[in-house]
Amino acid sequence: MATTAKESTRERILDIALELFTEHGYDKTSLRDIAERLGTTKAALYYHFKSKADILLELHLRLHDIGRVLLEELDAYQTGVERAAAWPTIINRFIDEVAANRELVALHQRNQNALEDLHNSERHRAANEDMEQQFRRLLSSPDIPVATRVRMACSFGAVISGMLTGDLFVDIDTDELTAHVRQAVGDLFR
Amino acid sequence: MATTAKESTRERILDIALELFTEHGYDKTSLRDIAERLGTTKAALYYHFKSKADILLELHLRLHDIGRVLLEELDAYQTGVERAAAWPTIINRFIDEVAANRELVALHQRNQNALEDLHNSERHRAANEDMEQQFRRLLSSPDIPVATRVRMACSFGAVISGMLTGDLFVDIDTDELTAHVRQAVGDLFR
DNA sequence: GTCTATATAGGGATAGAC
DNA sequence: GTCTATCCCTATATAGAC
Repeated sequence: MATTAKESTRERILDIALELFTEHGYDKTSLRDIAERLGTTKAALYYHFKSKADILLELHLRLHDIGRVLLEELDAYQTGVERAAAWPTIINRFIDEVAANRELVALHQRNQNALEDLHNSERHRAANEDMEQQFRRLLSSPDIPVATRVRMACSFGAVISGMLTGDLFVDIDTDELTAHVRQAVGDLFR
Repeated sequence: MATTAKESTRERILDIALELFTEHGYDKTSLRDIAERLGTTKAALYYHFKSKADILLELHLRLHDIGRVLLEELDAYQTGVERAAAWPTIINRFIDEVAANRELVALHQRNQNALEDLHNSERHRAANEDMEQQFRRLLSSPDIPVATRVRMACSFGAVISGMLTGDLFVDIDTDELTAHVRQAVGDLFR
């Protein structure tokens, strides 16, 4: 977040990629596109990243960092029941993160299949396997009522849909939108 | 839906494409992949469709048909307030449609950027412009409280997320899942 | 309606100079 | 750290025979 005045080239590449990948999609964004916007050439990118997928991976890991923090917090609780009880709190934190990282979330929403290929990357597997499996286990916990688990799944989409459709609510700012989403999602758990 | 015993080649191509586009993504699915699965060659596809994008367009229009029906129903009401009041009912119908067309919905969820390119297609513009604008207008109606509009947006994502994460709830079938989602989403409007 | 063969283009990636 | 030049591959799409 701390955008230093003197930003490293690597950082600038990531910023540009985030923008282009989000707007035009990962597959339709060529390295040439990124290089052009950066004011350099394709080959230069290869000094900083070993492949196109590597750029995407780096961006993906940013979201990983966010998710990991939340899941760790959830992991502090032992039983599924306790975790389900903590969920509303976690979701609230999640809402804040989405608000603070809208473009990053949008990138993930619109490039799901491109992101899936990263699963075969070694570097990603390590970071991911825990997290994803942990998440799956949570949603399949037999000691949480199905109704509750379904609501957990729903809340996820509700947050993203509510926060990212924000362009339509021209009349309100992010803070207000966040508050509304928080309230709406809160009602899913009562 | 009516899968006739003697299915036209065109229909089979669409079915295969739906499957491959959904699983591997539109961009990473080549016409060769489709042709192979069909037991024929690339060139043969061009007899039935004028381009790859045209195949995607055809699939997209199937979802259009569903959306149009729902929006028309909503359009029967005059004011934003009345429409907001009718929303829960519409959403319930939407849930049924998602349940009945899971793969089609998944296709759209995972290929958002590919689908965006269709907006430049003539054939699509006509069918789409009405619908999309109508939808945008609904979510920006000044006579509907913002809180309600945000909830409408949230409900959308909640349905999709709830219904499509269904693979995780191995212990319940579609009907039960549908019922739970219906209840959860219903709570967004009280 | 389906084939073979081919045109054409664009993308990712590498080599090697500077 | 960045450039030029180039390799190589795969993809869409078309032409024209059967």
